[in-house]
Amino acid sequence: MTSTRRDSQARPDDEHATPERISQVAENYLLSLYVMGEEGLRATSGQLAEFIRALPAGEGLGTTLPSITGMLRRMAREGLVELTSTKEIKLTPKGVVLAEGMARRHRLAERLVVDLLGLELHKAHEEAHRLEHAISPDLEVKIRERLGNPTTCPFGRPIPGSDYVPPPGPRQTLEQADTGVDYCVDRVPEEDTELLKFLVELDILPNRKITIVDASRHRGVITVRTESGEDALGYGVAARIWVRPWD
Amino acid sequence: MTSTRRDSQARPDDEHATPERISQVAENYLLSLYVMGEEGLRATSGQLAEFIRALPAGEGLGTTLPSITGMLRRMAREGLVELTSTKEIKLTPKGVVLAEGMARRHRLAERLVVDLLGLELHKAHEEAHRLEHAISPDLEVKIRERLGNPTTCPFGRPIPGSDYVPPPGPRQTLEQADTGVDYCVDRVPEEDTELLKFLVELDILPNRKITIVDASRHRGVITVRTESGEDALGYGVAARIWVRPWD
DNA sequence: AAACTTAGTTAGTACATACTAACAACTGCA
DNA sequence: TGCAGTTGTTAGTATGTACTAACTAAGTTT
Repeated sequence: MTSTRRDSQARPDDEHATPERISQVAENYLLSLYVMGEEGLRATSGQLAEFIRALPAGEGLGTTLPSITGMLRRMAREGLVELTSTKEIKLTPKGVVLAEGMARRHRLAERLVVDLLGLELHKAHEEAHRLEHAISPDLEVKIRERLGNPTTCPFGRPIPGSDYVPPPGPRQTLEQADTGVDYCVDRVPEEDTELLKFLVELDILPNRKITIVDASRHRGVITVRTESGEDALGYGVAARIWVRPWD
Repeated sequence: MTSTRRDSQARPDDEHATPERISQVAENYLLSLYVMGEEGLRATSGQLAEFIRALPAGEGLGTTLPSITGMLRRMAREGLVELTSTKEIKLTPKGVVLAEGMARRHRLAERLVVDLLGLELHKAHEEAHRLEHAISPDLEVKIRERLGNPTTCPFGRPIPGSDYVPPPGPRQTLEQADTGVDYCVDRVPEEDTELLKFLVELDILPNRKITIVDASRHRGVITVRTESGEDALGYGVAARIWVRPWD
C-alpha cells in the first residue's frame, strides 16, 4: 500500500535537519542493503532483487531489475546510496544512519511482538517488517525501555545502537562445527517460516546449547542434540545456523 | 510511506476473498469516514478534507478538494464508498467492514502504546495513526489478549467488535451539563495534543469524576472540579468533552 | 573468434496520489 | 431576478513506483 512518497509516516528520525522523508520502499531497500552488508554479501542490483523477493509481504513486487535500477537512481539522487563503477551499491553515511535506524526498529519490533505480545516466533519477522515503518523515535524509546534495552533480536542479530558486544570466541556455522563439542546457538535465520517452526520445536534458538552428535557429509545430514532431544538437519539448513563456543 | 498501492502492507484482513489490498491512503479515508459517522457529521468532500487535514502526520497532504474527489472516485470503483446524489459519501457494506477494522486497530494501538508501553497519552493518537496500518489479524489478536479485551480506547471511544455496551444514562457534552452535579467523563478529544496535556494534568479523562462548579456563559468559561483540583475551561473545549451521569 | 549466457540499463508505459487552475452548481441575499 | 460566495468537480500536470521489451556490456563456451 502505499502511495506516493510524501504521504504519512513522518519520522523526524535520525539526524539531518533536511525535511526529507523517505518512502517505505526506500526504507526497505536501506534495510536490505544493511543486512546484506552484515552478511558480507556483495550488494549488486541482482542480489538486492533476490533479497527483496524474500521479503515478507513482498508478493513479488518491486523485484524486477528495472524497478530496482529506477529505485536506486532515485535513492542516489536523495543521497542515500552510491552506485560504484563496479556496479556495487554502497550506502552513503546518510544512508547508513537511516539503515541502522531501520534495523534497530525492525529488531526491536521483533522483540516487542515476541517478548511482550507473545506472538509465535516464526511470525515475528513478517510483523516487524510492517511495524518497522510505523515506529517513531518517541515510541522506539518506550519500547526499548519496556524491553529492558535488549541487545539482540529474537533471532540473535545485534540491535544497532544497543550495548551489544560480540560474544567471545569464534563464530561459525553449524555446518562447519565439530562433532561432540558443545556449542551455543548464536543466530538462526528469521525469514524462513517453516524452518523456524521446526527450530522452535527442537529448541535450536539463540543462547541454547547444541551439540553435533553425528555428521555424515556423504548423506548430507547432521544429527544434533539439544535440550529437547535429537534430530537431523540437512547441511543446507546447518549452514544457516551460527554457533559459538558454549561457555 | 507509501508507494503505489501494490507494495507492501499486505493484510488479508477481513472477509472478501477478493485479493484486493487497499492503500494506506484509502485506509485513512475509511477510518475518517467511520469516525465522522460516529460523530454524526455529514460526510461530504469538504468535511472529509478538514478531517484529513487534522490527521497527525498529515502534513497537509491529500487535503485539497481535487485530491479528495479523485481518491473517492477510485474508492467508489473499488466498491468501498458510494457517492450519493446529494454529494454525501456513504460507506458500502464492504467499506464499513474495512473501516471498522481500521477503527479497531487504531484504538487497540492506542491502548497498546499507552497501557503497555507507557507512552504519554497526548502522543497516542499520532502513533496509532501509523501503527493501525501495520497490524495483522494475528497480531491484533495477540494485542487484544494481552490488553485483556479492552472495550474502549484511552480516549473513551468504543472499540468495534469488543463487547462494549454504552453506559446507561444520557450522554452529553460538558458544555450542556448542569452545575453542581457529579458526572463521569465519557470521552475526550484525541487529536488535540496541547489540549490533551492539559486534560491529563487536570485529570479530565474517561471514567474520572467531574463536577461543574460554575458556568458563566457570558464569560465563556466553565469552572470544573476533579480529583486534581479546580480549573477553568472555555466553552469550546467543554463542548468537546462528553460526560455521563456519575454512578 | 563467434555465439551464448548473465547482469544490468534504457525506453516506454501504467497507475496511484498529489497539485493548481478553471469551471459548475447551489445558497443566500439584494 | 440576478449576483456573489461556497462547495465541489473537471482538466491538466507532476512524481513515485512498478512493469515489459529491447538493448548493451561482460564473461563463457565451443
